[in-house]
This record gives sequence, C-alpha cells and structure tokens, in this order.
Amino acid sequence: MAIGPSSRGTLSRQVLADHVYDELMVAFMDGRLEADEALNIDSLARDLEISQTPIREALARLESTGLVIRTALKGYRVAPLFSLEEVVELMNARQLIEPENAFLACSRSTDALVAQLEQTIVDLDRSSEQADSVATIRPYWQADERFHRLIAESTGNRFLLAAYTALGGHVQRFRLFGGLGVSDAGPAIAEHTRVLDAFKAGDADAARAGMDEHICGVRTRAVADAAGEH
Amino acid sequence: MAIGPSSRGTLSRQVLADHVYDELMVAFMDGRLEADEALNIDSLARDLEISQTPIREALARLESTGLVIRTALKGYRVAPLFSLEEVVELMNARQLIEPENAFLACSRSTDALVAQLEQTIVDLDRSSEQADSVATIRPYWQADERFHRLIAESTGNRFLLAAYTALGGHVQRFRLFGGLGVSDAGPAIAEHTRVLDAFKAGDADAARAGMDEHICGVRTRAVADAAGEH
DNA sequence: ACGGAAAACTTCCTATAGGAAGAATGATCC
DNA sequence: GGATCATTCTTCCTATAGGAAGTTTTCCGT
Repeated sequence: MAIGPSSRGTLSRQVLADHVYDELMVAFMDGRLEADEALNIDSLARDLEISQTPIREALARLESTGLVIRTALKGYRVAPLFSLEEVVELMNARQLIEPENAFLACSRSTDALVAQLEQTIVDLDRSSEQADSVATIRPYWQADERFHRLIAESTGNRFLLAAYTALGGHVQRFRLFGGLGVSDAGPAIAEHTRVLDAFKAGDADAARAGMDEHICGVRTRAVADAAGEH
Repeated sequence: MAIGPSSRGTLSRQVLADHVYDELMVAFMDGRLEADEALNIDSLARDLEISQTPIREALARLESTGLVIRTALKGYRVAPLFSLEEVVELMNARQLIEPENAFLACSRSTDALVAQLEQTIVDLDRSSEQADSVATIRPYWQADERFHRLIAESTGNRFLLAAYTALGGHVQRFRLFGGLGVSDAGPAIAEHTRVLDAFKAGDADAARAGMDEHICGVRTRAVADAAGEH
C-alpha cells in the first residue's frame, strides 16, 4: 500500500481530511495503489498517523470522483481496471462535453488563458521526455489534466465545469488503470497544440473541432493499444 | 430545522449514513431546509439521535450533489438561492447533455423503458393537480427528476449518467431554490409527452429535438418567471 | 453611557476506545 | 474426511473527551 505518515509539521490549521485527500490522490498518481485494492480505514489511519474521522471524510469525497468505490458494509476499494468498453464510453462522453467547452472557452479567451494553456503544453512536452516509469509519469498526466481543466474552467459556466469534473476523475482512472502511457505523448502534444492555435487565432469553431479530433485521437489510440495487447 | 429522530426501528443493518442522506434529501424536498441555512453537525446528531460520524459522511456525500456547501473550518450550509445567471448556465449545460442522452436512450429503447417513462408522465400529471404547497410538491419534482434520470440511465453510457448526476443535484437545487413551482406543470407535461412520443415512434432525432425544446422551455419560463417577480 | 477587553459559549475538528455484526479461518468432534 | 463451532478479523457505528477558532455576552474602566 505504501502510504507514509503525513508530514504536516507546520501550520496545520488546515483540515486534515483535505490532506488525506491530497495524499491519496498523489498515491494514485504515483501508482502506489493498485486497481481493486482494498482501502482499509484502520490501516490508512495507522499509516498516516491520524484518526479515522478524516480518513472517512476523504474517502467519501473521493468516491464521487470515481477513483474509489464504496460498498455498503464492506468498505472502500480502489476502482477496478478500465475495460475497453468503458474506455469507449468515457471518450464518447468526453466528446460530447469537451469540444463545446473548448468552443465556449475560446469565445471568451484572454491572453492570460492562452499563456496558461501554452505552459501546459510546454510541461507536457518536457515531462514526456523525462517520464520513464509509472512514478515519473505523474507530471505528464498532471499537465494533460491541467490543459483540459483550464478549458473547462474558462467556459464561464460552472455547471459545465461540474460535468467535466464528474468525468475528470474517471479520466484519471483511465490514465492510471486503462492504458496509454507516454507513448501517447507525440500525438497528444500535437493535438493540444492544434487547439491552442485555434485559441490564439480566436477561432472558436476551430477550437471545438480541434478538441473533437483530440478526443477522437485518444480513443483511437486507446482502442488500438488494447487490441495490440492481447 | 425540523429534522426529527430517524424511525429506524426494524432491521437496522443498513449503513446509518445512507439513512441520514435520505433523511436530508427528503427534508430538502419538503422544504424543511431553507437556502443558506447552517447545517450543524452536533444539532443534526442530536435531532436524529445518532452520533456525528454518519452525519459527517452523509454531508460529505451530499456535497458533491451541490445541495450542500462545505467551507473548511466553518461547516456545512444548505446551498444558496439560485441567481438568474446560474439558472441560465445550468440550462445551457443541460442542453448540451440531455438532448444527446435522449437520442442515445431512444436509439436503444425498449417497451419497458417506454412504459416507465409513460408512468412518470402520469405521475407528473396527477401530482401537479394535487400539489398546492411546498410540502405537497415533492411528488411532482420526483416524477420530473425520474423522467430525466431514466433517460440518462438508458443511454448505455455510465459516464453520461455520471455527468447527468453531476447536474441533477443542481437541478434539484434549482427546483427548490430557483423557481418555477407547479405553474410549470402544463408546458412541462406537454414537452415530456412530446419526447415520449418520439420514443414510441423510435425516432431518436425527434427525441433529441424534443428534449432540446423542453430544456429551452424550462429556461424560457424560468427567465420569464424571474423577470415577472421583481 | 460607551468602547474595548475578557470570559463563556458554540461549533468544528481530532483522537481514542470499544461494541455489534458479518466473513473468513481454523480447530474439534463424529 | 466432513460438518459444526469457536476464534479472529474487518468494518461500521457509538460514545466521549478535548483542542482551536470564532462569536456572543459580560464586565470593567474611562
């Protein structure tokens, strides 16, 4: 399991549950938690050296992200592996929402947003070169997530952001337990750049189309990846 | 606040937090909780005659529905009133997702689904006649919610359902704290029926169009309602 | 009387210990 | 060897106690 004690030495006037939430998130990203693994409240409390209450709260919140599954009277587990079917479903769902997000965000884009998006692509590029294991791939996924989330946050519609967030957790799960390592980096960077170019040009329709192609690309590569594996 | 002790006499081998969750939901629907009201963990525990732990867990889960807001170190509150701006945003978000849900659900519809949808419209009709106060309007909202949720559940895409769920809580909040009482019933029933007719005919495009019109209608009436109030 | 400081109170958050119920495991007895 | 029962483990829930921060009330000095 490998969840170490939390290093909350300083200024711990922060809610402990938030800390646990972050800690678990990092553990997910670093691949220290396997799919379907049981998440024992007692063990976690022991490992993190805090009481059960904040653990329960963090897990309850994590459940709505899809990374964690709760069975009544049985406890929490890490979400299971992604099936190919699920990957397709997830991409279909993203394809409904994210192109429109890109359209809206581009329609009301600012220089600051363009700069931020550009930064995520730089990060994506840099981290793709350095990623060579499950542990070092985290910055790559973070940059990817940040790109999509920035766009969702810039739609000016908090409910579209909520809808994206509902999918975002599952996207994380896909990244972790579904497939596509850094092998995806080349095409993904190109596709992100295409979207960014549309933002720079202020062409909202092109932004939508670019995002659509990107999601299509991810799906295609994921399916191909799964087909080439068996 | 008016949350009575939970009547869990029998077979209480059920997770207590689920019970609290349901109890709070019903309290919402019955209008026993006002917008922005503080949700005191201690008080709730006293009123429901259980300890704090299941309360915390239920509230943590409710937070992801948008009906409850948590501020770190301050506690939980009932979500605030809907502003007109938010209503428009919510409807725009629904308009992106729900027509497509209708299209997909219609494409793979069954007789059973049609029957269930028809039942929700019957319920909607019946409860709209009987609803005369905030307390008796609950069945009306339930029938409305059930119609939309049934469709989301029948898309065959669990992530679209997740996205709908992310919005669904806010739709509840809109119903409660945004506006449109049973005055909405006439047009709403007609629009739901239109969608149902498309399902009966197996015309997925018409189902999508019908749902699109329905959401448009809700938005238009909500905006008109708000304009006529000041 | 009034402003400000101290005390009391409330509320959230944390911690710890333990009980009840179900599941899994192993031991005993036929 | 197989079935039954006891033990152990896990998990949920309860109870309680206390710390920290904010808020209200009270009280004192000017």
